[in-house]
Amino acid sequence: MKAPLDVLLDDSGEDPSCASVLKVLADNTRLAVVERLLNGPLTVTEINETLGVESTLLSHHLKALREAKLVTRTRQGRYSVYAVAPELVARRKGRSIDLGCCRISFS
Amino acid sequence: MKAPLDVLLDDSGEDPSCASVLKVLADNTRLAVVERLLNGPLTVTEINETLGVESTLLSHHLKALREAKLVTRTRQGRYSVYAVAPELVARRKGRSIDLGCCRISFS
DNA sequence: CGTTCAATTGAACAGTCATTCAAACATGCG
DNA sequence: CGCATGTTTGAATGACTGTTCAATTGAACG
Repeated sequence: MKAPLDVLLDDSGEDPSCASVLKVLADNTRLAVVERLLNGPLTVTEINETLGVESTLLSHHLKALREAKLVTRTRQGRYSVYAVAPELVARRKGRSIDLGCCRISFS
Repeated sequence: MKAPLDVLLDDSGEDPSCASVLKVLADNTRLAVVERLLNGPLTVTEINETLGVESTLLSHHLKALREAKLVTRTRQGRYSVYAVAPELVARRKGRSIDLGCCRISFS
């Protein structure tokens, strides 16, 4: 059976459910990462300066966010730079992301 | 240890995290329930007319939504009437709920 | 009262998740 | 090259979740 958090990784072309995307966001660490990235791209180390979790754990969470297409990764030298996926950034309002099924705005 | 979905049930007076509320919402059935309730209060049977899940399963999901204070229940005769928690209904915009930590708008 | 309808509860199970550990990879520099 | 830094991966584990089943509650009605 398919794990919910893997939904966006499959190649079946299915439309991922709103709930499956929310599931990825519904985690304290991952939510904190996304909120920080709303202020601009950051390296893993920079993200962790304000989070302070085991770097290997953060990497797992970043992978989940990547697979859900919520963030993008670009490599720069030995650093990985993460950013909120550009197609999700809602226009006009600064701190909100558009998931298609729904939009989430942060205060 | 405390289960995340029970966070809002505790009596410790802790501020429930945004992620813990999102976790309750991050389920296809529960999300569908909330979306239907955004059009107005419904009985359990009415909710299930458009969902078609085992009534006992729906009851479990409704309990989770209640414990997260996302919906309210009022008993009318032998029916239970559910509604989106009034304090969550964002003013102005019709189909959106304000979780405090963030606001979710449906299309 | 006994029955029916509407909804809830608790226990149990299988599947999924977050976290940890050990190991590996990639890049830059001496 | 060899080493340090930054990041990722895979396996393992314990906890949590969604679902099902059997049993129960509460209210209306004959």
